[in-house]
Amino acid sequence: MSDARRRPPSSTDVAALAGVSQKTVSRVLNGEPYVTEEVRERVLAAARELGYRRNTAARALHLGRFHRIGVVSIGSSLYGPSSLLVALERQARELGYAFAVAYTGEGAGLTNAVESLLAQGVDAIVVSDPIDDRIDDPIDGGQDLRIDPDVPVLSFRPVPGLDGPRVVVTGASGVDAGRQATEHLLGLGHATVWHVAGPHRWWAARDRARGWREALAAAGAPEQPALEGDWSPASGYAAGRVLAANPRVTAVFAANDDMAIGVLRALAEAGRAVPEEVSVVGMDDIPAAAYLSPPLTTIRQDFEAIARHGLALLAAEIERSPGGPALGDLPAHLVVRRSTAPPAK
Amino acid sequence: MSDARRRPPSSTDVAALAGVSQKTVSRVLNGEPYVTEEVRERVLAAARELGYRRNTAARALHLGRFHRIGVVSIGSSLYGPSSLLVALERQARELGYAFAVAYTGEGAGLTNAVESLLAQGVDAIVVSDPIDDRIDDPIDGGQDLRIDPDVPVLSFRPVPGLDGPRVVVTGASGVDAGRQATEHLLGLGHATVWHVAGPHRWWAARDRARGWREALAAAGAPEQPALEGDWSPASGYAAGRVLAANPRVTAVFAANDDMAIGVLRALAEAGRAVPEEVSVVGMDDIPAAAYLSPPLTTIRQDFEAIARHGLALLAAEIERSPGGPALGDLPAHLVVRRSTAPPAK
DNA sequence: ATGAAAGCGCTAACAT
DNA sequence: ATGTTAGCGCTTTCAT
Repeated sequence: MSDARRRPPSSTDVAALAGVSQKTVSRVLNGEPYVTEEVRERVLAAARELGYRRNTAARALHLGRFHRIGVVSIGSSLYGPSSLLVALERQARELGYAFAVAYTGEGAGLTNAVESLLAQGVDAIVVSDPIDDRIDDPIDGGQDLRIDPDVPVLSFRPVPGLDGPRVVVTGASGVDAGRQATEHLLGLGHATVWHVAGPHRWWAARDRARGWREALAAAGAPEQPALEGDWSPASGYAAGRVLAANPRVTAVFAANDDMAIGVLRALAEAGRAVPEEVSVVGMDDIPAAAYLSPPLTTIRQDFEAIARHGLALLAAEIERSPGGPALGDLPAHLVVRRSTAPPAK
Repeated sequence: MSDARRRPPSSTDVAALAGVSQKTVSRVLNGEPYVTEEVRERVLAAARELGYRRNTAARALHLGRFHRIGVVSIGSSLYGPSSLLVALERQARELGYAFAVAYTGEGAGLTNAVESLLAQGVDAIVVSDPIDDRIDDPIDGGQDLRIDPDVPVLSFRPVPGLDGPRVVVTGASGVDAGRQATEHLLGLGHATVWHVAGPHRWWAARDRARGWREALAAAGAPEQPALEGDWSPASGYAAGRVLAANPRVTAVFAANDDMAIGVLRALAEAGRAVPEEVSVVGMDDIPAAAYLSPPLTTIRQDFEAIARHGLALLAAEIERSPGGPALGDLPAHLVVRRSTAPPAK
């Protein structure tokens, strides 16, 4: 009976079935005025019967807008980036935007990811966890990120090399987080705080380290060279072994929880009790943080708020409407658990 | 000087600048034959000069294809789903497809996510971590998932209620993983194995539990009722307290590493040594697994292989080309660490 | 309150 | 080897 139709139904098909003009169908679908209630019903019924779905390609072609936001994220399952991605998607959908993702990593750099987003058509781009691409190229120090200046871009901290009239910056850089973690440890009475940093290429890692450094300076505490990890527990473990071997180390701030886990393990193996001998603070508040041995004191960010705030500004920029001022950093929250305590007397 | 052009350059603009017809531009851009090398150069130069980018909306409108794959994923930063997502994106890009994501969760069910994908225009849909929507609705037991039968759908295990001529199923259900974990413990000499399952609504959780049950049955080991968690360390901890209180428990298989972390903690608090008194196996091999106390024996899946295999089949279905047969489950791999040992004599 | 016609940027037939 | 024409499905003037 029913032959497999090759082409999905168009608004013309709906119009024919409803016995009206194609334009009237368009009116109904877009909720424009000047349509009789009776006609509107008839059109909607026809659309439902045919399983009609608006062709976004045609719509986008005409409007020159895609109603899609593209996100460049880091190709990994790290807790922070993943959580932010989820929050961004929810927010985008809420604002009526479709959501496209391009990951970086494994040779596919930022420029590549942006290019693939632009190629598919997006109204704006979010750069989620920028790394410093410019130190990639040993020859000329790499090159700046070139994004079509006509496409609005959102990032959560200023990205050197990423510039333009339609670049909007807001959110949570991590400086505040680094500062809070360090102040917490200093406040407990530790003479200074050691830092296991994220990879230097990540701006987020630099920000957290900067917060740490600023807090030390403000308190007049001696600054130690940071140990650099790669966000992984393995790298935290390596750093932890170094720290465990140094009897003067009593307080450590790891730039994420995963590395903190590695530090905890190294400390345990070296027989250095946490928090009795050494205090440890992580960052992210991964679900497992509360169930480690000991439960980890850490810093938590409100990704929902960050996404909401950022996309609201981005949407305003897309519409070229005023759009409130970009707030500075959204605050991070310290979650105190059992891995921190005053230093042994 | 340069006035802000509102409309991005079209192939007509390129043609004008290069002094050729618009069709010739199209030819060059699509690598079609019958273009002089000299003309080709001229066109490419013009395109570069104008910063021309092909308008995908127009292209999609004409072709009736979007060259985009949509993925429905679970709105969380759980390690498994996140890793699969990353792998799927890489694969999709490799195959020349743009990548759209819609998350489920928080009221936005599977149907909703699929709808939003279809609305934006995708050539196919991947259902990444399906849950049983049908028990959502207490009235009529929920309803089947309705997906336009003309859009190919890929899932990694059969999804009841999701049916149609263009549904392709392949990958790794988790049955094999559950079986391997259980056999490992049984092989060490444990009389039986307890199970901390994922939420029953997740098909993945049911599969892992089934593998566990099958392995027990095959070995003639007594089956215990599974304790159900929600993938979180907190839920694993709750289950772990129950298990720790039962002196007959000597071997536990947790359906993911996060829950295993909770179990480990509960055991530690109860003074039950791992692995001397109780062995624990997790699943996922999260990066932290090797750095827990003790390092966790777990099951690892090859998400890259799963994504590659699945998307290859999906691409074939999109092109309506034969496309090899759907293989069964891809094998999971046991990673033995220190959380498992033979039972105490 | 409704319809007709034009055009968005592209690709596919069909010339030349 | 290159150009002309038509048309994808939609929205937007402009008529009626």
